[in-house]
Amino acid sequence: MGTTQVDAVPEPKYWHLKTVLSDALDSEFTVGEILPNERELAARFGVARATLRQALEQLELEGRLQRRRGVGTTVAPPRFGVDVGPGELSWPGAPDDAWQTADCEEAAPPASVAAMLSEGPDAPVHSVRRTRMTHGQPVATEMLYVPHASVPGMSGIESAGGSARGRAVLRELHRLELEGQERAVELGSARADDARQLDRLPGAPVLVVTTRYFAQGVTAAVAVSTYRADTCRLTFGDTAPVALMAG
Amino acid sequence: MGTTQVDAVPEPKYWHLKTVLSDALDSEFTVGEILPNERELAARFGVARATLRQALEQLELEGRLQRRRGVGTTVAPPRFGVDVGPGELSWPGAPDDAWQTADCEEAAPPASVAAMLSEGPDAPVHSVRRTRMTHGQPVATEMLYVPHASVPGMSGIESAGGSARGRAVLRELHRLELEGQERAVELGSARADDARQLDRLPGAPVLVVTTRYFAQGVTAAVAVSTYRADTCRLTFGDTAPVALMAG
DNA sequence: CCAAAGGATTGGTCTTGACCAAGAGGGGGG
DNA sequence: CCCCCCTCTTGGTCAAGACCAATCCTTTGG
Repeated sequence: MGTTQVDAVPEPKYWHLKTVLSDALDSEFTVGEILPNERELAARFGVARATLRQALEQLELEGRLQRRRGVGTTVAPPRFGVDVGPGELSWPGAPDDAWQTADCEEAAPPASVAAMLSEGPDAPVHSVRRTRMTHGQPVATEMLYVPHASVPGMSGIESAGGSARGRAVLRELHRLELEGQERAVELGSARADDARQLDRLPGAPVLVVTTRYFAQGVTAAVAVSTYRADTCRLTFGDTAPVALMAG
Repeated sequence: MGTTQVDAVPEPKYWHLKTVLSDALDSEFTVGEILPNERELAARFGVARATLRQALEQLELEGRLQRRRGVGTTVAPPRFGVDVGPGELSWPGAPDDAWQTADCEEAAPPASVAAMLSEGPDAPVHSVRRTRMTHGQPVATEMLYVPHASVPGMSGIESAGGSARGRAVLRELHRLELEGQERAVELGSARADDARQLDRLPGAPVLVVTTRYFAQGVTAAVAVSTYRADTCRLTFGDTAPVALMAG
C-alpha cells in the first residue's frame, strides 16, 4: 500500500552491501588503506558477519580488496597487466618481471595434459616448475611438461633434479624451432601446491593458461600456467598489427 | 602423543569434502546426473549445510557442477572451447556458434572504456549489445562501444534504436580497415544485466575480455565481452603458425 | 482436454554464536 | 641490545536453524 513499488525483485542484502562498499572504496578510501575489521563493519551495516563476508568475497574476487588473516582487509591496487603472449617460452623477461627458479622432476603429467602429447600418455616427460614474479610479487606458477623426445640432447645426462636440470630443459627447448601454439584460458581454483607458490589459500581463484607448443609436426611441450586472478589482467602481446578483413 | 603426525596443517573440512566429491563425480556419476539435495548430502557427510555448500561452490567455480534453485545440483559437461581470437569483429560466426541480436543505444561507456577512446571521454558513442550462443546456450554477452566518428556514414541516420541500428553499426565497422588490436582477459563477477543475459545469478564468475580495435591510428571501437566462466574455456584462434625465436 | 491453483522440493539468503589459526606487537629474559 | 614468548587482533572455519524464492508436479476446476 504505502510502499513504493521498488521491490519487484528484492535485492539480496550482500549484493546491495557490495555496491555500497564498492562506492565507498572509490570515494572514501585510498589504495593500501585498511578497512575496519569484519565484526565492526557487520555491526555498522546491521548485518550478520557471514553476510558481510559474502560481500567482501565478491569484492576480493573482483580484485578490489585484499584480505589477510591476522592483518586485516586492505584496498587492493589496480590489477597488474601481465603479458602472456604470444607464448611465455619466447619471452625474454623484462626487468621486474621474470620467471624465477625452475625445478625439474619426472612427475607424470595430469591426464588432460597427457592426452595432448603425441608420444602417448605413458611416454616419459620432464616436469619443470617455475614461478613468475612481477613487482616483487608472485603472480603465476607454471608446470611445463616436455617429452624426453623433444629434448634428446640431454636425455640421461644431468640426472640430478632441481633448478639446474630445469634450466637445462628450458635451454634445450629454446633451441627448437617452434612452429606454432594453441592456447586456452579458463577459470580454476588453486591446488594446494599452487596456492603455496602464489602466497594464497587453497581454492583461491586463478586463471589457468594452457599452451601447447608445436615443433616438427608434434607437440613439443605443454605449459600449464596458473595466474592469480585477483591481481592479474592477462594481456596478449604488444599488438603486432593483425590482418582483419571486413565481413 | 598417540596421534600420528598427519595434522601438521589441518585441512579445512570443506576442502577435504571437495576432494571427496570431486573423486565421486569422476567415478560414480555421469554428465547431467542429478546429485542428492544439499540437506541430504550434508547429513550424509556429517557436516553443516553451510560447509557442504562451500565445497559445492568450489566445484561449481571449476565448472564441475551446475546448480539451479528449485531443480537441484547436476554434473556439468566439460567446458565449451569458445574461440575468441583474433578478434570477434572479424569472426563470421560458425553455425551453432554465432552472435545474436544487436541492440543499440547511446548509453555512455564506463569510465574504464571512455579512457581508451581517442576522442575524449565525452564524445558520443554507439553502444551495441549482443549475445553469443553456443550449442543453444548463451555463453557471452558483449557491449561494443563505437565512437560516432568511427562510423560517420550513419551519423544521424537510422535514429531509431534497437537491433536494426545495432546491425548497421556493425556493418559500418566491418567496412573499416582495422590495423590491430589490444586484448586483455580478467576475472569479474556478472553485473545484474549481464547475469540476466547469461541466465545466471548476479555475481556469477565471468571472464571479461576487453578488446581495443585500432584503425587509422586511433581507437575505432572497444568491445567488452563477458563470458560465463563456468561453461567456457577461451581459445585463441586456430593457431596460425607464429614466428618464435630461440632465447 | 487444457489451464489455473496449490503444495512439495530444492537451492539461495540470513542470523547467531562459537572456536581456530595466522600475524603483529609488546614485554621480559638473556 | 636482541631474541623469544605470550597475548591480542583479525580473518577463516563450522554449526544449527530459520525463512525465502524458483521450479516442478499434482490436483482441481472449467
